[in-house]
Amino acid sequence: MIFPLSRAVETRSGDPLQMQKNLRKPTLSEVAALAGVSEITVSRALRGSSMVTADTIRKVQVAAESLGYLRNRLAGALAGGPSNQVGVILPSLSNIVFPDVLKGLEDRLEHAGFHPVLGISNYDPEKEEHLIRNLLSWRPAGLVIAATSMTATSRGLLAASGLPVVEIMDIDTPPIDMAVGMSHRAAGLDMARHLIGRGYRHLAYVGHDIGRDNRAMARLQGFRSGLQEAGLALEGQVVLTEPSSVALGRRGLAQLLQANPKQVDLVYFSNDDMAVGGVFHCMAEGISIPGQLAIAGFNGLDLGQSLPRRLTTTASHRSRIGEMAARVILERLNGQETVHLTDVGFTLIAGETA
Amino acid sequence: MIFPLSRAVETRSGDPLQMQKNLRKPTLSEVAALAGVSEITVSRALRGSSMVTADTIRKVQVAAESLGYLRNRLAGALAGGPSNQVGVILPSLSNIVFPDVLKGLEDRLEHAGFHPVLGISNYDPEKEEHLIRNLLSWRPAGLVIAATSMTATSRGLLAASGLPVVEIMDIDTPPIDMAVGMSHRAAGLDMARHLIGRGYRHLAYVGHDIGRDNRAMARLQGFRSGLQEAGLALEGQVVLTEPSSVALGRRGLAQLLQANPKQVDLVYFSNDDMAVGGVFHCMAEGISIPGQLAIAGFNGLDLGQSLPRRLTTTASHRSRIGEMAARVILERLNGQETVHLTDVGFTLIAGETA
DNA sequence: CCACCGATTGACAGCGCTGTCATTCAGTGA
DNA sequence: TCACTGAATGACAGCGCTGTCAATCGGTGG
Repeated sequence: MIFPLSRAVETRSGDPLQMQKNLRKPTLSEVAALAGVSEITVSRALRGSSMVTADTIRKVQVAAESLGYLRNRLAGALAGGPSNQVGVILPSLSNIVFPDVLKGLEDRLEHAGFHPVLGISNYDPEKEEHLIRNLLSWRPAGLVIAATSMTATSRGLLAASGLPVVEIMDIDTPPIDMAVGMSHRAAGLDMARHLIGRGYRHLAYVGHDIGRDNRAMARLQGFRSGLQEAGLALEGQVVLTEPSSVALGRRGLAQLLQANPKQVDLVYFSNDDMAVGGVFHCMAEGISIPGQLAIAGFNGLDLGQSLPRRLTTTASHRSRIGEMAARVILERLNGQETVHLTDVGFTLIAGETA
Repeated sequence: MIFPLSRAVETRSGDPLQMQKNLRKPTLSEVAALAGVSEITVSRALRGSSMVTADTIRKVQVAAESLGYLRNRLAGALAGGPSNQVGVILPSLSNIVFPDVLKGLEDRLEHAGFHPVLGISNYDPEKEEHLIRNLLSWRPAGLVIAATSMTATSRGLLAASGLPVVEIMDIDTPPIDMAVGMSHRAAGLDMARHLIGRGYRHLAYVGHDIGRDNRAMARLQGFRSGLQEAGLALEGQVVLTEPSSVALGRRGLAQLLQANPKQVDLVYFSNDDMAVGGVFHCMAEGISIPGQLAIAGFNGLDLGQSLPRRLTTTASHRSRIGEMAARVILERLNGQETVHLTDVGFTLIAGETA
């Protein structure tokens, strides 16, 4: 364990000078007075309304500039103007998956002048409900949620909000409003079929906290169905109740091989981080991949594709999910017809580890 | 390249029913009428004011519940109540570093009932300025920014805002208001000294887009100073103008070794992702680590510590930075005395790759 | 019995902006 | 010449809430 040191280098007291500045922010009416027009004209000019003369716009801009005027969106949104905030609830930020989604989402939102307001649920339905309530109380323009298993109240809140609501990541359950994602069940099934087609017959699974991550659970179910189709069953399984990580995957494989020596010829991991951990374990123990043991993951991370042998995995289109989520929200806000269910699909990567 | 497929499974038009619901959200006064008290009493009861009878609170809660009342923070904040939003500007989400920071930040903010409002600058000062203006216009309670090189206007906006502003990640330049981070220069210097102490004399560097990531730049400068102290200089250098990734590190090392065959005995990478790429390159090419070539990185990611041989690197305390940033903001908001500069330090990890 | 007190509750104004109507005014065709 | 038109601007009210001060009221000590 590594402990950080925190050191206070310099201190000061609660600066009254800055507080003062805070008190007197110029308002629309001050800009209006300076520009010699009415408040509403300033409002329109600054928002780029088409019914203000170029001349007036210039005057207003000069006045606003010279006063250091900064629009107050709080007042604007309250007065009936549009909000440009979008609530975003994610279960975690501990691996790159949700940041990827968030990146795609932020990118598209930003282009349209919107901002994500973030909440992390930690896979906790109670906290999720709490976050929904909180974010909704800011009257956002929409909500994006990578839900864990939502409470009835959560669903009710979202349905009653009347806002565009996008449930992201998986499309295996019918959405309240809209959904963007992929079928994790299908991804697991697809991988099972692929591996069986490659000749593997003694398959095992190493997973992370599956009780909370129901998408990993869905993949496992799909994988099992695939085995069943071929008259097979999992010959070993290690599920550790911790968040996924490379270290956990390494530990998990060690544990699996200790319990099931020899007979296993392939291990399906709950995701790429875990799988890379498995690869590292093999490297450290001199187990040849895929000769002695084959390995497959899920996500298609850069990491796995940069291994000495490219990881066999399923690419999920994460930033695409974020982008599409932003897109359907923006479409809805524009009054356009929107898609209820968007399947961004997945792509099997036949790498060199299985 | 892998292309996603997007498929519209179901469509519908811009639901007028939901719009309706949206129109009639119950307000304070409706709750007040139902509970038989005044608006302000409802307001106080719902906010947990101490000067409302337990009895009244119960009445109000029942009324609010039965109407499905949802507080409007927009109105509250406009009327002078506190905002619980904190603007957060980060340069990127493409590796785990900033998500780690964000995680620590969100966690602490959430405990205090605050939400981060996010903006990604993409290391672009113009966009950063734009984001500052936008986020400020929502009158947040504070702002956290992992700045790239800020424009004068950006600095002016922040200074004039009168808000608690925390510049995070590095403390190498004096902050506008508060800073939380570490000295990247010192980290580079520290690593150079460590490696020289271990006997390495022919050192090279492989880095990513250093023109934009000025923290990586600071580490390199520190590293160079360390070499200079010992009468040494970099014997090779590859800097690729792309965002860092495992794949890029792998490519970068290949390029370096092609240009400088043999003589180099250690490569310092701009971060762990890059360094792991370097390790993978060596594995693939049969170069022994650290015998033929030693490798060092920066960040102390789980990934590097799970390699067959633990990566030699410097652990940055990322989630700690987020936590401390939240902390100083909350302290300031509580009117407490705050620390101007918080150094969370770093920890050299003497791994097995150098 | 009365001025006084602390604990509750309420009336009121206004936060800063925008939607919804007027209003103004130069130009237009009959 | 005159009603009429469209473009530009403005007056007004109010979004939903909270800070500030005032009012109420049962209890208290002198």
